[in-house]
Amino acid sequence: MGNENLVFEKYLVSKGLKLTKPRKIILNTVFATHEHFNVDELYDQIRKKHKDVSRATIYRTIPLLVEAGLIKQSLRCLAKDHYEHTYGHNRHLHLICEKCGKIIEVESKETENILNKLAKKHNFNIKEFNIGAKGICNKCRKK
Amino acid sequence: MGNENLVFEKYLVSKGLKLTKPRKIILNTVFATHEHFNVDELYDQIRKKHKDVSRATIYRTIPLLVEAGLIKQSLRCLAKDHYEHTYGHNRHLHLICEKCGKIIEVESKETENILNKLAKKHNFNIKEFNIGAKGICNKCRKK
DNA sequence: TTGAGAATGAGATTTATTCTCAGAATTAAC
DNA sequence: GTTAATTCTGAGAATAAATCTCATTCTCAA
Ligand SMILES: [Mn+2]
Ligand SMILES: [Mn+2]
Ligand SMILES: [Zn+2]
Ligand SMILES: [Zn+2]
Repeated sequence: MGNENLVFEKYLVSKGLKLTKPRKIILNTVFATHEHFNVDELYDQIRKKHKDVSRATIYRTIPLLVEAGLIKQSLRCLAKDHYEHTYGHNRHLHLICEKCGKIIEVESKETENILNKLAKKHNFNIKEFNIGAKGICNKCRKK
Repeated sequence: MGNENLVFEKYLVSKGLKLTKPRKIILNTVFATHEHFNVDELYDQIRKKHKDVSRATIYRTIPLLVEAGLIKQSLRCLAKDHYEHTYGHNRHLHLICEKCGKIIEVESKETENILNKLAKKHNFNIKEFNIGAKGICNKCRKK
């Protein structure tokens, strides 16, 4: 159990925004699992318990969670933006199977170090990495 | 002047598809510059000379160019998919400024080697790299 | 308790991308 | 060159993720 609630509240206060019931529900549902998610999945999950949270509010809350450093935009699949935790999760890269959609997550300080070095050379200040590759997974190659 | 025409024709023939006038126009316009592009920009560019090529055909041709190994989906900006050449261009990663949208392209065999190593460990067969970072560029930091 | 501002749900709107379909173009065989 | 089988095309309709509008409700500091 992290204190994403505290982080979020701090962020909201710092921006003069209010900690409302829908925002709490959204935050808690987002952090109830550790999977990548999209708005539709999140909406369905929330709706199981709370019939009164709208899609609009979810769409409005996600940028706040991003700004607060709790989640980030991750992959885009089937024409939908997907998100994942940054708070409480180590950075990692994604190997995505083009056949079955499987996602392998791998940590690699090494790639980050190299990117940092390259960025330095170009006077570029990295805020967020986005590293990955598409290809074919083990199982799909065997078939 | 590369022979992207030859590559494309070969691909089309191999798939039992036809080398039509609109497809030639689209291919040539795509390879008339070396910049990233989106469908709207490409459409406008084509329309300057050819009033009879439709958006639908552009949308239908792009996947063929991708499959033929001539271009790849690159970044997504302002809710639009962007593309870039793979044929005739070295692989590179992108440093994207969050403030001004500037894109710095950097080659790095090193990151690719590491990714290949990691992929091998996971029995994953990489078809395409996707490496980059978001942050703040030189100019925007100074302001 | 109250008031000013922020936030909400519902549904309309936007807009990139995909789909439909009737007519046109391509290609290989004759 | 004709033909025929098939693929392609443009135009516009359709789809759907994401954003916006607005009247009403909520939040919270005072
Ligand atoms: Mn992940
Ligand atoms: Mn590029
Ligand atoms: Zn797979
Ligand atoms: Zn910049």
